[in-house]
Amino acid sequence: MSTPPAVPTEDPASSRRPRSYAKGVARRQEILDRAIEVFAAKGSEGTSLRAIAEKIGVSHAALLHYFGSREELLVEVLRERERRHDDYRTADDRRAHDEVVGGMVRAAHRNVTVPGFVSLYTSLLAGSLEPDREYSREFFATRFARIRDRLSALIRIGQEEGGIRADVDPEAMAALVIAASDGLQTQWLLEPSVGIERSLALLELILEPDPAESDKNSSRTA
Amino acid sequence: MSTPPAVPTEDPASSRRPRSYAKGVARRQEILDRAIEVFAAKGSEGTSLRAIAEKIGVSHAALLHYFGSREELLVEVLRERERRHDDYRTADDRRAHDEVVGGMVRAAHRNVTVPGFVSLYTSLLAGSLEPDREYSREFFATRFARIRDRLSALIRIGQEEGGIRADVDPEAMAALVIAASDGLQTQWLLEPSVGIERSLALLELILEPDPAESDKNSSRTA
DNA sequence: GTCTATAGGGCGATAGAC
DNA sequence: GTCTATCGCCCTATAGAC
Repeated sequence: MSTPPAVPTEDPASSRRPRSYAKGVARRQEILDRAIEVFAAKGSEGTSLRAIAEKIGVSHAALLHYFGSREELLVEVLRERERRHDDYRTADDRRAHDEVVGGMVRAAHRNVTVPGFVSLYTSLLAGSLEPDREYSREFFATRFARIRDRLSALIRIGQEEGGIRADVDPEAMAALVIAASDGLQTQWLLEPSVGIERSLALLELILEPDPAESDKNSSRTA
Repeated sequence: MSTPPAVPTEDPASSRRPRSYAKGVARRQEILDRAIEVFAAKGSEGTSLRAIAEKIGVSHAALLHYFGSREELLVEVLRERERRHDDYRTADDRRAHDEVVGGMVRAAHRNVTVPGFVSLYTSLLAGSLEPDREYSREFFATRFARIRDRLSALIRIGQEEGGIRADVDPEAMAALVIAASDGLQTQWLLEPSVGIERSLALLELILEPDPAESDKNSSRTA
């Protein structure tokens, strides 16, 4: 799995900086890219700061120069990967019913090809629940809130268009879809015969508008 | 991984052992009880072997005498707690539709009162996905398989009795219910406004038999 | 600004004294 | 059966070389 050359273009304020600032940013990105490769292959445990540094070819102190702590490095790896694959950014509002569960199915499909990331994600999420893990807790809390917001918005659109059952609480359904996706991937890691997609597909039965209740909406796309 | 000289509790061959075996078992149980109290209050991180030992009032080496490793101690804490609350053992087959989701709701209700256990569970589960975690991986794999079996059996009963929609795959639904329960508790820990029960209740919509399709269904499970 | 070298304190695990 | 002592590893912090 190769990675395109690191060309960070996000900080406009750097134009006022002296020089050789870009190099630091590039180096940081380079380390991030290599770290992603490492985690894709292995999980997160057994991957001490020293072990990661060794595989990347730098000292463990160098890693801490760019990332304040091991926790922060791991979070940034997750954040970067998420930036590359945003499954709901391209969601088509016209097909809200399919997109709600479809986005999760696509994400699960991709994750199944790199068990290391599922493991990293699960491990970091669990750790974020403990005290003194402000950085990762903030990341996950924000991430969950963001995805819940997008999903519930998508659900509301579907309800207005009549493609989604109207009496379903969008917030509750959003949380459920995320929970199911996370939980199924964990079960799948322990028992690969668990069909992630098959179980997720059941969630669509919740969304289907009940024909008997279509006194409120009557437009339905087959 | 070396095998400790410690005496396993469930080995029938131990009848040949000299004596003073019962006391060891009693002491082990005593330590387990104290450990459960400790974990109910706090999570699993920050609870090093030394910290647990100090709170219980023994040396950390004593803990390792009764439990081969930290991993094993934590698993036994979970196992013991589960032994005390088995939510599907008492399931009433006559009300299969309600019991499927109901059991999870009851478990979630109880867990919400002791966040430390949810945290311990999540942390240990995440760790079990890593290499060299044979003991906890075996525990979770067995646990998930057992609950899936019970749930799917309950679902089949409900389908035969007509209380549960017939075209739902029992195995896939069982995995989904467990996944949702686990995932929702995690989200709830990060954002208490997430309504676990409200989201779980949506799963019941999947089970509801569709009156319009009742006559379309002709094949039954053998 | 970038990175190396080094040190401190905590961890799980083990060995051997009592 | 339980303890003290100790080992090797870990994360983190920091001083200072380039």
